[in-house]
Amino acid sequence: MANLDQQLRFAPVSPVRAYERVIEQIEAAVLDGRLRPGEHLPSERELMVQFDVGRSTIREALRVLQSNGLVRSRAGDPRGPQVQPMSSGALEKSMTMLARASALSLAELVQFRMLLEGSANQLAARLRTPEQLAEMEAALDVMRAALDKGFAEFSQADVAFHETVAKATGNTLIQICGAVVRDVVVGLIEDKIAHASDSRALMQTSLQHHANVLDAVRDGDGDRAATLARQSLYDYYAEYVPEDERAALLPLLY
Amino acid sequence: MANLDQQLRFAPVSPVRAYERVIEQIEAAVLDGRLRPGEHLPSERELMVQFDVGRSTIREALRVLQSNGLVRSRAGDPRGPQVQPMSSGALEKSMTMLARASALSLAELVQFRMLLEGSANQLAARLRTPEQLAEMEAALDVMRAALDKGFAEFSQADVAFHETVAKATGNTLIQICGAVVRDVVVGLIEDKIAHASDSRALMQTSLQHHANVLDAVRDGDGDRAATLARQSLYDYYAEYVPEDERAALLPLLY
DNA sequence: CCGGTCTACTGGTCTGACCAGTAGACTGTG
DNA sequence: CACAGTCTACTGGTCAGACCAGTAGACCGG
Repeated sequence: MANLDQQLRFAPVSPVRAYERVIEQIEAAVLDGRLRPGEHLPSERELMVQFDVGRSTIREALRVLQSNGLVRSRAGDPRGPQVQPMSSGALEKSMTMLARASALSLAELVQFRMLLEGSANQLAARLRTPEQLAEMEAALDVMRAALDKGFAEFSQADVAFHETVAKATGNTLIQICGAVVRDVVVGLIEDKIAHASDSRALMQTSLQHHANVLDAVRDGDGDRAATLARQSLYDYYAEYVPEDERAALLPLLY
Repeated sequence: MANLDQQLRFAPVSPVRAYERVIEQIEAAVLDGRLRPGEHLPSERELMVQFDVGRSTIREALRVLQSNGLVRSRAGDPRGPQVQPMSSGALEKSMTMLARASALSLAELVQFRMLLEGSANQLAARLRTPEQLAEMEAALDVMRAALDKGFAEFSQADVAFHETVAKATGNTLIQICGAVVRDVVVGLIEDKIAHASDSRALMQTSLQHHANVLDAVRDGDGDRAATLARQSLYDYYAEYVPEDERAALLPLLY
């Protein structure tokens, strides 16, 4: 009996549905590069012959693949469903869902963003090319110009600046994850800041912080850039994080 | 004309499919808490009456919701599709897809992992509970014991150790992203290390590095833990990263 | 060269059918 | 009374066939 409990445990068995095996095959073909973005799958009626299943099975598989961003169907297109370029849309959607269902706290999101942006600036400070530095300067100028155009414009310019930094790291994952968590956080907070009475003062402060970070990046001082970036995020978002969760953010500051 | 170019741009219009509106409604009900995890939706045949659409439409909607982890259908269950507890499964899946599909170089993956694990250890050093520290000690013991059981066992114990650290940060995103990128990197490298002539020496070194990191965590020294963790990853993986890309990893070390 | 029309497809949706699986009520038995 | 088996009324998974609206590309007339 001890034998059974320790070694011979069985896992619950679940039937493999037909549409799942269709998904598997198409997914594999896309991931292996046998199907490249832009290319087209055969039409549903053709697929149902190849897979030897009914059309509804094919359609259910395509719906799932579509919801995962791998494929897109356009009614009437004689070329069939199109393989989509890799995108972080699905990632962003599921993260937003988790955040909305409060399975992800704002504290976690901000903490993760501090971590990412901090390291991104650290890398950017050391790896940036002169052209990339110029782009960052330009992005900061746009932010400065947006000061008088309202919060929405400013926030957009803010995001653009961070994206420029992320790009300068040369790391795709940093860019993608950064963009996703940035969008989610901004989406959660935006309203509150926009309606703050002193939103202009907040923008002013934020602008100064970004300028300081950029200075560090210009000097190639990675550690300073990272620290300033994290501090800047903390100052910007801390008040929206419940007090008892704020402690978790501090270890990233000093 | 300038007017048209700057202001009056129209966005492409896309028809809203019936199944999409079904998804919207159910999704909203789940996110608003009107449908709680564990509860059941009406049967497909009942839903098709309520939404006034055909069953195939209902099914396509349910397939998407199921693929997003919101709902699960079991054939034959008279209670209908069940609302699932919130899970990060979908996030993890889309993340893995991106990591696998987007032609990421090993350098990028290792860099991202250095970044994540570094910060994870930094946070863990400051936020860990005594129980979590004990878990890490235990995980290290398992690694030590696995030294003689071959590389596969050791690698598994290695991963388990990192997972313990990630858990101690208390941050879901760190855990998920860490797990994903860890799996991808390990999957890419495993073979090469396993067949290395001096694989035992590598394991020995790795074990020592982990012990050092754990010392720093035990001392609550976040910066040291982070630095050691990053250095350890670098030493472990650098030789598999093409030389000309290795430079991108250095800014994270000092 | 270009706006229309035509055509042969496409995907989106509905209907109706069959099967295998499941829960819960029912049954007969000890 | 407890309980293994059976029954029943559903469920979801799958298929076949139909219809409509939408699209690309060929074709046509100016």
